Amino acid sequence: MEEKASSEFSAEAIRIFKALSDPTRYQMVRMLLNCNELGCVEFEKAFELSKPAMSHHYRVLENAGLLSPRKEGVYVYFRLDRERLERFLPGFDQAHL
Amino acid sequence: MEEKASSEFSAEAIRIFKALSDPTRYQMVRMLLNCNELGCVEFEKAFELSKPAMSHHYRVLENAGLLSPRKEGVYVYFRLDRERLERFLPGFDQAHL
DNA sequence: TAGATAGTTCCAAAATTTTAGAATTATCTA
DNA sequence: TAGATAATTCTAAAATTTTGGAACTATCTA
Repeated sequence: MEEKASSEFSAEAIRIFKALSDPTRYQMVRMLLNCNELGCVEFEKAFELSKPAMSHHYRVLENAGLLSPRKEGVYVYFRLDRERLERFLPGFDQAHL
Repeated sequence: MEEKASSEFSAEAIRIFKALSDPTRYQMVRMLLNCNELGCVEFEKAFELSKPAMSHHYRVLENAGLLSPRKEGVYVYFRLDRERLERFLPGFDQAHL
């Protein structure tokens, strides 16, 4: 098992908390728990935000290491890093909501 | 077991994530994991922030339901709601950091 | 190749959060 | 009761985050 410096872990945890402290991003992650992957088109349909705003949220979640993008032609799809989510927030996927 | 509406649970979770997304507050909670309770005096010693700033952080953590205050004369001490922490962030107390 | 569409980047405005000085409240003690 | 100290509240400034229009890049297709 990889070890990691304490403060480094904290910084990662804080970045994850910050990522999930926004209602839009929180909901995005929740949506991804129910399926394998989701595309920008679906996210943009779910939230009434501009493309640049959505793009910003993708990046925050990516920087937190929670989402990874897959390009398919002109479309982008996102997948949840469930292992990482489970490592930092065990049980988050089961939370009744 | 008390049931709670989905969106209500989300709102609570988001408030907790927001509370822990600030380095000072994150560290405050971490400190409280190691002891029964801590006073403002100790917190003010640990962080180089003004009293009003610290007071603000106490309130955010209280509003998230993570801290509860105990007054003893002119001093205030805070205690962690470990049960609540465990409910929303299971394993947070064991995270190696 | 030209046109259309998906998504990002750049930029600045709006909104929110963090911070601290000043004033206030509450409690202890001499 | 007067003075001292702990903490909160009020207020406004500083910093950060969220948002969207405009311009740009990349890819598909007619």
